[in-house]
Amino acid sequence: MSADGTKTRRQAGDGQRTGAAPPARVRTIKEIAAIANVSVATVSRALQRPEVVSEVTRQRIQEVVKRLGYTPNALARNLRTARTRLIVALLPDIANPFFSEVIRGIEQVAHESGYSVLLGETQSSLVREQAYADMIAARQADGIITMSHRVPKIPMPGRLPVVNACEYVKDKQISSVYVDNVAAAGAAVDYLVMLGHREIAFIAGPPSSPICVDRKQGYRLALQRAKLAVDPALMVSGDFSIEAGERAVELLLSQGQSFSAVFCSNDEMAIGAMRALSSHGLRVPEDVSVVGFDDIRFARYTSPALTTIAQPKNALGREAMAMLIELLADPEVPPRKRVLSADLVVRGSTAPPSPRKRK
Amino acid sequence: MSADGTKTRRQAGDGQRTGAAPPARVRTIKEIAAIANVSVATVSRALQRPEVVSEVTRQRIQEVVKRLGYTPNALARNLRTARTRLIVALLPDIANPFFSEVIRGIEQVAHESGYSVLLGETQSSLVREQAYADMIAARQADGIITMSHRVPKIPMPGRLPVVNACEYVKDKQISSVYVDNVAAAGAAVDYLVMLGHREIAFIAGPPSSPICVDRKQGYRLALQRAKLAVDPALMVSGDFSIEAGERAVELLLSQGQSFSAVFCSNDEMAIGAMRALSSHGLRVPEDVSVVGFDDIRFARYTSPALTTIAQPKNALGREAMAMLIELLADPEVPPRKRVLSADLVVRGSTAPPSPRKRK
DNA sequence: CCATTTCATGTAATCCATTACATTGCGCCG
DNA sequence: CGGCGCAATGTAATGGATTACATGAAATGG
Repeated sequence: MSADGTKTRRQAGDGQRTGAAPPARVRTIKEIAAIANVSVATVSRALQRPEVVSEVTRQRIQEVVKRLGYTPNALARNLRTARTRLIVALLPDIANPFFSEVIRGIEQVAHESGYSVLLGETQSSLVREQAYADMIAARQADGIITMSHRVPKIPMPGRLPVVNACEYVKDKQISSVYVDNVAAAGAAVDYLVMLGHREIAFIAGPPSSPICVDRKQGYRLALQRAKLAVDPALMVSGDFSIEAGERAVELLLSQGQSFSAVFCSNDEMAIGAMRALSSHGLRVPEDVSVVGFDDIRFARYTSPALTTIAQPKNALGREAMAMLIELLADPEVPPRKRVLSADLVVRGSTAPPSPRKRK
Repeated sequence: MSADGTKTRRQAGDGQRTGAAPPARVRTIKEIAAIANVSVATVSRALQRPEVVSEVTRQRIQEVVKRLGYTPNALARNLRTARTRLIVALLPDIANPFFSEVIRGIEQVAHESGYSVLLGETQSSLVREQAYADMIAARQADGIITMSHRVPKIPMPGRLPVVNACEYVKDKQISSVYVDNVAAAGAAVDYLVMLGHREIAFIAGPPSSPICVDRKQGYRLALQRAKLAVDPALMVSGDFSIEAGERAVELLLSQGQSFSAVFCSNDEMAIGAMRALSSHGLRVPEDVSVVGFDDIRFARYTSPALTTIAQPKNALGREAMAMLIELLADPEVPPRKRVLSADLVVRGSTAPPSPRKRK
């Protein structure tokens, strides 16, 4: 048996469908051990910690592994070792380009530490969030980074292996990374005020999300700083979609509200807002200035290019993953809320209000 | 022991960090069995096929399960049953909004059949593709839908549980769903010809991708149908990014090429192209018409709105997942290449060429 | 009333790898 | 030369579920 040649006869791809399935099978460590004439322990060691196996044995085993195309069954290994080196990143909507760069940051750090990232799109649905979160309890993944404002319930004792990114929850036990939304929104509105705007509309995000509440608060505070009235009629809510931005502006216009600037809680709503404005014959920025939030990739390519708040997307992702890795390594590390800063990027969609009142 | 009360004292959340970890542990089926006073087999049955367990026993078990917050260890289960009900969707770039809707289609069908979808972003990197593909060989997932033109090598006998979506490979053994790119690209160019354009530039995608070759071929054939010369100087390659579209147009303009229309292999390059054109003082569509491919969500919101080829994104995803499920259920089903059709959507970025020659 | 199903449940094998502990052989030291 | 330590390997327990098969009790039938 050990006298077999070095040539391998390949059976794969014999497209024949003659009733019986081809005899090729998935290999187990046992078979490798038998063929390499060692015990399963030695095979396992040769693969896991090659340095403890003698040179000659290791080579023999590796040759067999390669020849038979053996891949260890990760389920068995993970069951035994109780770690998967997999983390799940939950995001509400992969269509939202804001998350792309956050994900990229997550993956960079994950990769550096030997973790793989699996993405779960939740569509903000509780059941989907829960389904992915259950993968933790079921031990299919080691941890979760969630980009929503809900922390899924994981039936698990002690500290949950969960980190919140871009959002945050009240729960002090959950570590989060996010930006100072109050300050960032304030900066956007301060800028509009500085340009001379006095009637600034606001398109808010879903009120269930703390960061949206913060952005609204930042807007309010900035108005107060400028001694401007906070007019509830100029505040409309949307769901972060382009269409919501359009609808919001439609609503303001149909109500005959007067405003020379609109601050939107994200870039997509800003794009919708610009669209609605121009379809009503209002020019941006000459008639109405528009400011977004996030600085998604397309923000640079709208016409005019969008003035917006740039979130440190990559850093948010990197930091979130770093925190999660830290937490997985030591469940005792105290939770923390890390706040990054977000800066205003001025592009073409903002200008001083035109002297002649529109309409 | 069985006389314990029904009240549960919750220990979770006692934020104290007094040295020792809290005693709460993860439960196993054994503990549940012991507490419910049955064998592990009965617990397993009560959870898997409740109908074979007597009413009273089932209720007792369920009560214990609930009270202790027991979640079966999926690793153990999957190891035993050799299925995970997880599939991995590989996509080159989650920042590309084209894929979002495809994913959505995949998830819809997956969900209907009890599968969960995990997303793997590959950045078109072979090693990342391979890393995710290895999850199949390692039994961490049941199958893969890949949206690239490469089929990862999976060391596995017989038919690979892989379906190709939006792209296709030569390998006859791999099922694919995609659109007729030759016809779709042809339709776009036919339309430009019909408008009266005679000098139509083309921005190609990466030549390594079969669908890009097809789109270029569709462009060529349409020109030939119209008895127009195929001018290699009007064909530029890009990598699907907005920036690539900009660079392509910059290149054409810097070479002094004359063209009244540009057909781009995807919408993002079309957005870049429009941007570059207008930054050179050329108006779209008055001076140059632009056509994209994909019909991503933002295509409707560029100004002017982008004329493009609409791929049936949701259907591509649904069909791909349906094929994969079929394949997982029966590895003997013959592979097939399913071709859907893609239709031209006319918006504002196209118009007849202006009578006076530009420049 | 005994034999035969049927139902509910238990026992133990199994999935496949990791790893603690045991064993073997060898070189080195006193 | 006996004993010790070390290196290389083997044996077997282990992780947590599923499930084939066995068992016992109750129901059914003749």
